[in-house]
Amino acid sequence: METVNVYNPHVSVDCVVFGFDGEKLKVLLIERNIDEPGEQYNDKKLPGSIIYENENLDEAASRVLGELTGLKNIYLSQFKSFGDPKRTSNPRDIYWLENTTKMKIGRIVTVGYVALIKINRKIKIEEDNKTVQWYDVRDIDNINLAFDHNEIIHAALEHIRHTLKVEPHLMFELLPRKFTMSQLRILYDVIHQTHSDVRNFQKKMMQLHQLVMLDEVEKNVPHRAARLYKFDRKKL
Amino acid sequence: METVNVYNPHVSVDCVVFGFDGEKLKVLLIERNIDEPGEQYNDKKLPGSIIYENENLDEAASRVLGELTGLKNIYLSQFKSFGDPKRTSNPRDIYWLENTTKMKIGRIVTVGYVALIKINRKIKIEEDNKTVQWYDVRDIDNINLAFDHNEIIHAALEHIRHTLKVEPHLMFELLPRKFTMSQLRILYDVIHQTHSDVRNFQKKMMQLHQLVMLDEVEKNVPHRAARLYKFDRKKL
DNA sequence: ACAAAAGTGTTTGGAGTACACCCATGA
DNA sequence: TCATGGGTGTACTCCAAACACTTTTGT
Repeated sequence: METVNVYNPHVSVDCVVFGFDGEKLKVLLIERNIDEPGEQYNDKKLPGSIIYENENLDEAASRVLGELTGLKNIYLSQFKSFGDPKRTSNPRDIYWLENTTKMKIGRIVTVGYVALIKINRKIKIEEDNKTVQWYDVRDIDNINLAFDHNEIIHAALEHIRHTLKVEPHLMFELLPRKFTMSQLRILYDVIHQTHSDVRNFQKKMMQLHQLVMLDEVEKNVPHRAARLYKFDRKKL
Repeated sequence: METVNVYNPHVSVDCVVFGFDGEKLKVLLIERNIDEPGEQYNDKKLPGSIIYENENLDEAASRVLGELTGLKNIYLSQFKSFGDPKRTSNPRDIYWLENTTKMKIGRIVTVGYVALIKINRKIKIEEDNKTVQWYDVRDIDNINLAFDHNEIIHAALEHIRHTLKVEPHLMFELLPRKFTMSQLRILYDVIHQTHSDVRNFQKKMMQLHQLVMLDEVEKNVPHRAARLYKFDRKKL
């Protein structure tokens, strides 16, 4: 039994997918190529899609992420909707949308989601043969982005800064299964734009009672190897 | 120069308007009457509207609030969007929508806003001759509500509980210009479902450095009159 | 042996919490 | 004079922040 998926061309979801490479906080962007008279125009966009008539918003965001990465069970959370009429007024964006969806497009309100993923998971990292790449969040103001995606990313950043402050265990969504205390601290500092004291940070994290110290150390480092920890979500 | 306002029947805003009467946290609901064969059906709904094609989401929410209360400069904040396809599947809701808007209605995604208002401001409190009334938030589960407005109110409550914890100065949006420390404490406790210690609460609030003690006391109380305070948003 | 990062405790100040009695006012 | 809430201080605990030296390992 098949059901046909009909698009609703008035509402979309966009996912701001965050990853952490051990040093920098990164966002996934998809290359967009538009054939224009005489030349090709290239920029980047967030992974997103207009919704299907028969799916809810969370399902749409989850679908977008699944199609992009092949992954399930990713942390995904709605954070804000963007509905300025002008956000879909750029002729280039309209042209691209109508070409891609084969539908007449007017105004689109988009619902923003943030996703947190482990950057080391080898994700499919392609979508319709378009290049998908990680970009340092500190560079996004210098990247040419479609629609209001620049504004969306900034709002997403603010949102996760706040959320990860209140729920620090969500940081573990961004780290490999086994990680060192330094990795965790660097991640924390990158997100909150701080410089944590090593000793105080260790104490604070251990007080969460969600970290398990492993009998294992990192490998292939040109200095003393650091102990590895894992996250135990059962505790608390 | 007039511009015609055209509706976009795919996206709406709904406002969860909170007020505080000195004892209880309240929400504004509008009576909804639907003529059905043989009888009239009555329930309540949140103030809301489908958006105009030429306004953004904040403007739509602000318009709804202006039309309802006649007030400007109300604290208003987007908190979550609701887009389950089933939310607009109840035939009664569809019937009412199509009658009200004179448009063919399919699926509507709604963007939720919370507003905080001073309940003593004599608001217009009528909309198209429909009764608008304050309801104790603790009673909402016993009230018949349109669409998914019950779910929206619950999400709004959770949202302001969190927000007022992080930004306690927003409580002053719910209080009269001059208020007693007890009023503030009761409000705090109603929102956070706590029982604060009187002395500790006083200290905590004064540490915000945003309260000015006035040379004035409350009137017409059958016991010792309490000192009045005002909020000074300049500080900090 | 040296370079690089890991690992580890103590002290101090501020905030949160617990707790009880007298005061002012109107009825 | 009584009932009702208003107003006030101290002691304890816990968390956050500041701060420096020794250890391990690879080159």
